[in-house]
Amino acid sequence: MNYTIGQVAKINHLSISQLRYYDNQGLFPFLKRTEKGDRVFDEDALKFLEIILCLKNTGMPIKDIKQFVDWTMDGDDTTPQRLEMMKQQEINVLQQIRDTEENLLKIQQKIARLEREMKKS
Amino acid sequence: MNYTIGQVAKINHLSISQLRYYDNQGLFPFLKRTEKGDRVFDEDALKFLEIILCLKNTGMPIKDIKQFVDWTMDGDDTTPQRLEMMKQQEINVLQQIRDTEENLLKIQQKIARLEREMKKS
DNA sequence: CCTTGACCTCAACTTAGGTTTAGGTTGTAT
DNA sequence: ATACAACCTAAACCTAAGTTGAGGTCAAGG
Repeated sequence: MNYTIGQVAKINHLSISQLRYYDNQGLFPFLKRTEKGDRVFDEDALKFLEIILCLKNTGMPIKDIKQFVDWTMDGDDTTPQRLEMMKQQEINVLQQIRDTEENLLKIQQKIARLEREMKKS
Repeated sequence: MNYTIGQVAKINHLSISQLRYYDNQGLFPFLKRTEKGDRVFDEDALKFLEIILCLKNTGMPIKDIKQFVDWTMDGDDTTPQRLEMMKQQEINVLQQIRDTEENLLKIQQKIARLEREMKKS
């Protein structure tokens, strides 16, 4: 199954310009075009997009994602680099989760304090 | 105990210019100054800073943090608004954690795939 | 035929969140 | 006395990540 940029945007809750921007940044080197010039996303492209969004949504800058994409295009020689990168990202994400949980606790304590404050009046 | 901007920066792993920037954005309306003009953070200021950083680090934009700060300065009348805001932020943060955990899983699957790839060679 | 909708490019613009620079004051150590 | 460190302001500058606008192509429907 093939998808237009508009369909991909809807599926992934992105804007069309965001997708074009990513393409211009070199994140979709695999993308095909119709004769007319329209971008065509196939199933593989959607799968690849998923991992790219995953990296982006865990805070990886586009530059670094591009490095990952470039390595992927370079083939199996770069598997060690990509593995290393993903392991580092795993560590980052685990830390993110711990930090966020700590902040959640503080917010919940603030809520408790504000609720006591409300009852006093 | 009182602290200079440099000490506060070190304690919270921020840059001095970041703290001055936040002050200029109106996040520290309570801040005192020496006669010379230097900012002075007391224990209360540090506590307040902690909740501000907590909101910032869970993705709240500075504009919204400023709203929270303004309400705090307006006194007890605004407790309901602040409570509402913190409850919404709690919801956001819970969702963030869930999303991040989902992304973590995808990254771990990618790691597993890359490791299988490595062994093949 | 002609208009509407979905796509295209390229360049300019925007926004958030800072950082940097230039020029200045003050307090302490040599 | 002078030099150094730590603070100050205001304004200019910077970067990342997009968005917007002008101008254009194509296919389908009325």
